[in-house]
This record gives sequence, structure tokens and C-alpha cells, in this order.
Amino acid sequence: MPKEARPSTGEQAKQHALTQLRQAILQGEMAPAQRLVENELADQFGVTRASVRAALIELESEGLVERILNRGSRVRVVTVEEAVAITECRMVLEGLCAGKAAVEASDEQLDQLVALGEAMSKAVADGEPVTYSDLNHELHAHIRQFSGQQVAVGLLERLNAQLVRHRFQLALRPGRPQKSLSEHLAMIDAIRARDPQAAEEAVRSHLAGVIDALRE
Amino acid sequence: MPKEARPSTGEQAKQHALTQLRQAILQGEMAPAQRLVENELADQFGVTRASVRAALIELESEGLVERILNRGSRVRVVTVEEAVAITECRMVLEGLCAGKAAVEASDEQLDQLVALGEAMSKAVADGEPVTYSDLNHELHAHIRQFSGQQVAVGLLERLNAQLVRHRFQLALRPGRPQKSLSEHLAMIDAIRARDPQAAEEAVRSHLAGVIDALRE
DNA sequence: ACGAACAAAATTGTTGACAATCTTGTTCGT
DNA sequence: ACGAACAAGATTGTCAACAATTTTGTTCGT
Repeated sequence: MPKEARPSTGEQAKQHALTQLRQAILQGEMAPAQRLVENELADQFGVTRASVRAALIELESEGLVERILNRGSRVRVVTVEEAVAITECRMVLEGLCAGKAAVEASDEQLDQLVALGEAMSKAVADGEPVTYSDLNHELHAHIRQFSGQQVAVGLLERLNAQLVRHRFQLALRPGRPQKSLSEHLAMIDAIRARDPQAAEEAVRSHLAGVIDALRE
Repeated sequence: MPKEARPSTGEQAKQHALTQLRQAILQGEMAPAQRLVENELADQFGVTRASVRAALIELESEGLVERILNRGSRVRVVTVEEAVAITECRMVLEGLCAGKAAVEASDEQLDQLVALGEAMSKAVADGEPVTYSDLNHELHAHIRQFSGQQVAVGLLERLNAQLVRHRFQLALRPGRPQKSLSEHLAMIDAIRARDPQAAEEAVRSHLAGVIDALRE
């Protein structure tokens, strides 16, 4: 196993281990349910076990890692059932954000949403599901950012991180982009119309659709 | 400073430090913004610094503690602004739970809610705001428990922990229990009627009222 | 007296070693 | 051959010492 040294900069070791490990999990380099042995990770990231340990504790409360007493850490696997529950929470929280964004967003920010909508339409027309999925993610991120609701943003980012695997799976399903595109455009329209209730409702019905698709 | 030893049982040191420290913060034994020096805490709880450190990292991601690089930890202070944002998130999440509880709860569980409602009415009639506040908390806990939405339960418990100080403040405000009592009874009625939409709406308008009171 | 430079103290970040626990493979009795 | 008791190995939990950083107090020059 290669000892991948970290930059000799004065970067905090724990921080380094944390970002490296999180990225590795999110990018799927760690197989689901894979054991995460502290010594190996310490070696791999060029830090000591204590730093890896601290990172694991933090990742546990982010929901990315599961730690059992005296039995170590593993990449957490999110069942479909859990994914549904998570998406239900997303539904109401993003609904909240959309409602606030409809009121709080600046005109420039509304333009950004419209531009994103057009790009998404193009991606569907060109049959590029991966591009569409990325834009999808970006749209949701922008909406919650524009809401100014920092607490909701924090919760949503944590929830989203747990769904990476399911998101991929969903995006590549045939016919799915077409259905979700119209829902996304409805969300954008409602926010642009500065109608909080309509915005919340549009987001909720969109994510209700996602839940149906997850259950399949 | 007394060296309060922990029971000699094989209890995990970090776990001990974690629960002790969390309880101390929640019960207000630590002044807001108080510095939390790792050495002192280690001494106080009878564990080593490493354990305290692990506990602090965990408490940070629970939002109870704030840690600054090379500058240590302190009890996090929640501004009114943040309390409002947190309560907005509670509003939509508890709304979700109430809706599900209206469908999922057993008849026995509905009876428990009714009993709680009666106890709350009595507490208000007797002019016991502290008892009322406790029952209030218990009612919300029951509703989210009955929903079976574990993810939402987890998020809500975390959010609630950050509000302890503000909750106290709110409960003792004159006239407040009377107003909130009718809202609570409406919540109970809607759930008992097994009407998800009405239940969600009742919870949301209740917490909207709480937000107004917070802003004051 | 005021402020900058410096030194001392306090505190956090990191490290390697040790103890406790769990897992796995082996031996022994039946 | 089968299962329980046991021993060896691997891995996590804990500890005390060291290094790096920040804060505080002091001195010195103007």
C-alpha cells in the first residue's frame, strides 16, 4: 500500500485526514460497508491514528461512517428505506428554503436560476443524463443558498451527502430526466414569480416524485 | 477543583466524558460562551485529555460546542436570529412528523396524546408554567416518536438541544402558556382525527407562533 | 506614558506506546 | 467429525509525554 504523503505545509493533520477521507467516501472509492481500519488510513493519508480517529468521529455524526464500540468503523450503507426517510426530510426542508428564496433572492440570483433551467432543458434534449444530474444538484444547491436559511442549508448538505449512491442510481434511469425536468422548471417559475407558497409546493411535489421513484 | 472520579466500572471513558459534559451544558452548569479547557475537564471527569477531546469533537457537530483552531472550545451561544432559523426547521420537520403520526400512530398512542393534553390544560389552570413546559416538551417528543420517521427524529433532537436556553426563557413569559395551550390542543385533535394535512398545518401554525414569540 | 519587540505561561495539536477488547484459528475431549 | 475451551493475532481505546501555537506579561526605546 503506497504511503501517500501529504503536502508538507502547516495544514492541520486532522483536517487533512477529514477532507481526504470524506472525499474518498463520497467519490465511491471506498466500497459500501468496507472496513475502515485506523492504522491503514493513517498510513495512507500520512497522519497519525489520533487524527484519523478524530476524522472518523466527525464523519460518524455526518452520517457517512458507522462506528461500533471496539469493533471499528465502516462506510455506512443507506438502505432504500432510509433514503426515502432522508428524502422526506429534504422535501420539507427544501420546501422551506424555496419559500424563503422566493422572497429573499435578488434579481440577479433569479436570472441564475433561469439560466440553470435552460441548461437543464438542453441537457435533456441532448440526452446527457450525467450533465443533467450535475445541473440538478447545482439547482437545488443554489435554491437553498439563496434562502439565506443557514441552519436548513447545514442540515440539507449533511442529508445530501448520505444519498450520493442513490442519486447516481436514480439519474441514469430511462425516462426519469424528462419527468423531473418539468418539475424543476415549475420550481424555477414559482420562485421567479416570488410566490413562496407555490415555490414550496413545487419543491415538495418534485421531491415527492423522487420518493416514488426511489421506492420504484 | 475537586477531582470527581467516575465509577470504576468498565464504562468507556469517552462515553462518560461525553454524557457528563453534554448534561452539564444542557442543564446550564456551564455559562454561555464559557471556555472549555481540555485539561480542566479531563480532571473534572476523571478521564484523560484524549477522551475529552473526542467528546468535544462530537459535541461540536451536535452544535452545542464551538471549536476554533488552536484556540480551544467554548459553549456555543445561540443568538435569537439562530433560534428563529432553528425553529423554522423544527416547524417543517415536526409538521412532517405530525402528518405521519396521524397515519401511523396506534390507538393507544393517541390516548397518550389526549392524556397529555389534559395534563397540560390542568397545568395552565393551576398556573404552573414549569410543569407546562415539561409537558410541552414531552408532547412534541411523543408526536415525533409516533411518526416512526427516525431521520427526522434525529435531526429534531439535535436542533432541540441547541434551544434549551431559549425554551426556558419563553416558557416563563406571562400569558404565553394560555396562547400555546389552544394550539397544542388543536394539534392533538388533528392527529386524533387521523387527518395528516390538518395535523401538519396545526403544528406549523403553532411553531410559527413560537417564532413570533421568539422575535417578540 | 505609550507602543513595539520579546520572553514566559498556558493551551491545543500530535505522537508513539501500552492496555483492553474483539476476532480468528487451533487444540482437545467426546 | 463436532463443539467448547483456549491461545494468537489484529484492532480499537486509553494514556502520558512532546511539539507547535496562541495568549499574556514584561522590558526597552522613544
